Amino acid sequence: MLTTAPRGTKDIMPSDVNAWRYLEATVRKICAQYGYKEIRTPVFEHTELFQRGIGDTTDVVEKEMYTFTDRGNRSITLRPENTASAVRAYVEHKLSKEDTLATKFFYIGSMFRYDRPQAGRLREFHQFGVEALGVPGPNVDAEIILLAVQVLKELGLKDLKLKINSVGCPNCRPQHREKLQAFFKPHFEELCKDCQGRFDRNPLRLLDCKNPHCQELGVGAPSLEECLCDDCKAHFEGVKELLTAAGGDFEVDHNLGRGLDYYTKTAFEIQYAPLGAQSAVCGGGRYDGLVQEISGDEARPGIGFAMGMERVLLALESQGLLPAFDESIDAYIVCPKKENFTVAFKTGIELRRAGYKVEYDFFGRSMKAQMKQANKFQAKQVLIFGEDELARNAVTVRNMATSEQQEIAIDDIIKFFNTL
RNA sequence: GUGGCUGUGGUGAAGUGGUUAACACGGCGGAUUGUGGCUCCGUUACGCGUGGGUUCGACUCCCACCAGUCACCCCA
Repeated sequence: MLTTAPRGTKDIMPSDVNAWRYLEATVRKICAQYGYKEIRTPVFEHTELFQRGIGDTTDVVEKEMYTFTDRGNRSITLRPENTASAVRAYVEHKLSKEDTLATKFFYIGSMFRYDRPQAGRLREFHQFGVEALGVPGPNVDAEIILLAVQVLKELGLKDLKLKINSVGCPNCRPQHREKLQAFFKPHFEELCKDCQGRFDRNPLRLLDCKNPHCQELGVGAPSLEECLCDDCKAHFEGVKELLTAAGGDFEVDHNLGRGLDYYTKTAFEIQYAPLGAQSAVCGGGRYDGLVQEISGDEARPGIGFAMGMERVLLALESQGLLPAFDESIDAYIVCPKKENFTVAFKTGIELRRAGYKVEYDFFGRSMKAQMKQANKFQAKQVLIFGEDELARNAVTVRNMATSEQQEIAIDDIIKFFNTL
């Protein structure tokens, strides 16, 4: 075990890092365009924050959190998501008081959930997400959804499915809940085990059970849509209108639910079907009650989403959408005779100080081996510190693409590179 | 957390209850003296996820564990 990373974790090796940086750069660029500022919150928080924020009875809180007691006897939890932290920071730093504009955050970081690992589902995974606090209207909803879509489109992903729904608010959801329970009650015994558990906890979930019999039973069930209050209805219409106007391609799915308690009104999810069971690449929604839940003070509306970076990367990889990354170096130093290494080394360091990417052989291998290395490094130029040239205070510079060689005085090497 | 499948070197993999564990890629070395990419040659697992068991004998059979993976669940 000493030599194995813990279950559900993954090293991001140097060969993977370019893809990550590419994804992060794309995210940062688009967030800048949309006016979202980066926030970095702690990787762990007081357990209570998540219990209150996400909801005590959710799966995430009930069975997936990494919770421990620290040496000061505090109950601490590795964040399973970042919305609660962002909201906590928003409250703690009193941004609602000084920021009359909307507060718009984005974040990139590790999240932790104790789940059974699978491709696209790790115990430590990375999310990019955004949060917009303080805006009640449907315009931010649309903005945020379009931001998510744009990130994925910019990366080149096709065949994405954007699903939206309204999960109602504290005014109308309870009514729907009651109607649902009344509808399913006569058939309670017929429901699958999972659904029997959902019956009390989250009856909305009864509607998207994959068990065929449950689906049959669900036919004709009261939809949340028809129970929405006027405010929620108008809000949802507003979101749809703006999305349509902006050319957003979406599908209304009345059975789309969210597993975290804080969601209200708009809920959405972007799926990439080829990922199989872990096809949800992005999910989010409005959480108008969360700020108050956490602050115990004033209410502030909010909305956000999170995107699973591993999942996006899997999708990009499977579609061959990762760009080619330039790993070439400017110069490789070949030194056939060990006695001359000091000059070669010194020149190499000077070139690096001048800003060039330079490599050389650490092991005193044969010249042929060093040339092979130069090739593997994709060196543009090779500097050969041969005896003959050195006698003239010069080196041979070989252009690896054209195989042309010329002799350059050592003192002029940097000048020479500056002209390339 | 539930069920299924899988686990051979750096990588992709072939393989059988019983001598020295194919092959390919990669790595390293070499093919006349100081020169890469192509070609050719050599070399590269005292080991078959870990630990038990069955057996005269297991990498091949059984069990447990660990890990990966698929589906469920959940979610990003």
